[in-house]
Amino acid sequence: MRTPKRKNASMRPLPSVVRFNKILGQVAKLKHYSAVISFYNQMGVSRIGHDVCTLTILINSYCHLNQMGFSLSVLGKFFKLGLEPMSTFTTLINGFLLENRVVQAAELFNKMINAGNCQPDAVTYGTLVKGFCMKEMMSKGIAPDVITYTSLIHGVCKLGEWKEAKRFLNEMVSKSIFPDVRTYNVLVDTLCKEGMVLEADGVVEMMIQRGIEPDTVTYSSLMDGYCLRGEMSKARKVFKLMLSKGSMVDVICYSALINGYCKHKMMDEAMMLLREMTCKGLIPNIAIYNTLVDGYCKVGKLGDAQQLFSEMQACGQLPDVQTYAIYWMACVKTDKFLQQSNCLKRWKARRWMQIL
DNA sequence: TTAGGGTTAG
Repeated sequence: MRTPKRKNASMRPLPSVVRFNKILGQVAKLKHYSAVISFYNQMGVSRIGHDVCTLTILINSYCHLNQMGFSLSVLGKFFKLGLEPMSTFTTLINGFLLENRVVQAAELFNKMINAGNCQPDAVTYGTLVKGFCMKEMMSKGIAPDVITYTSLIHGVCKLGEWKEAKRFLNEMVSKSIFPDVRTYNVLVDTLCKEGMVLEADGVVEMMIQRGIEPDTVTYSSLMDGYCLRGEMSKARKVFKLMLSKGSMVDVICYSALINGYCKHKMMDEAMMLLREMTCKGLIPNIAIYNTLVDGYCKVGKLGDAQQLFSEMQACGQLPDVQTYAIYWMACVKTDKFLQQSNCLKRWKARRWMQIL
């Protein structure tokens, strides 16, 4: 008797474009933009087909990778296929703004208005709200939402206009637009950077009372705030709290703590955290290594700095200009300068060999 | 019934 053949993956029914877009959209939301592009290329457009959504997700991914050239070439496909770009213009405006190309963003915005068939909406204005004002948006009868207000609050906080931030906060609530965790994160982070960690803690409590759970960003900002004041035990307490709440821990969380310990010359604790994050599968970046090398140099432990220097290379993390600068400065400050400079030359030579 | 805008380090 013949056994029924198993269907080959290529013979199975292909997903619909909508289903494919949903998957692609989720990958983009996780900020895996390169994966979106390779996924798109691999799936073979001719087999599934693509629509306005697919191409917009693709353009958005190129925008976030600072590859506006590719974004614009995908836009060409719209015209070739006779598709209406619609919201895609907003994506492109955002792409230009991400590259600080404000003139091109404004030009595209004007083209959008003149084109007639793709008028700007709340998302377009939300994208431009950092550079422009809400006045025009209101005059056109387009209501701002929580994202628009969060952008505005972030903008005024950066300018140190605390009163203005409060005014926007009250204004949004009066319009029944309620702040969410990201809005509060802007406030928490600003307070922490201003050294007002207790006030930031108060905002977190108020968050919690209103049924909003703090997230990784909230805890990272708080930890950074305590680290800045040298209150490492409190920073550590926040870290324990976020772990107990099951909040996702990322490279930035560890970076905040490691930075804190290094700045306060607690190198053993900093190194333990480096080991811990590696065990969790989090890959320390060059900035974390530089912080640690700097920490060791500042406490005069050049040998440990040297060891870390080798270790980072063994892990595939190549030292950058800053790493060399940190080590160089430390060598200059010690009487071991001449002896160490030979080592430095050797490292530099090896680095060039790796590049070449 | 799928796409575009807001927050954290160095």
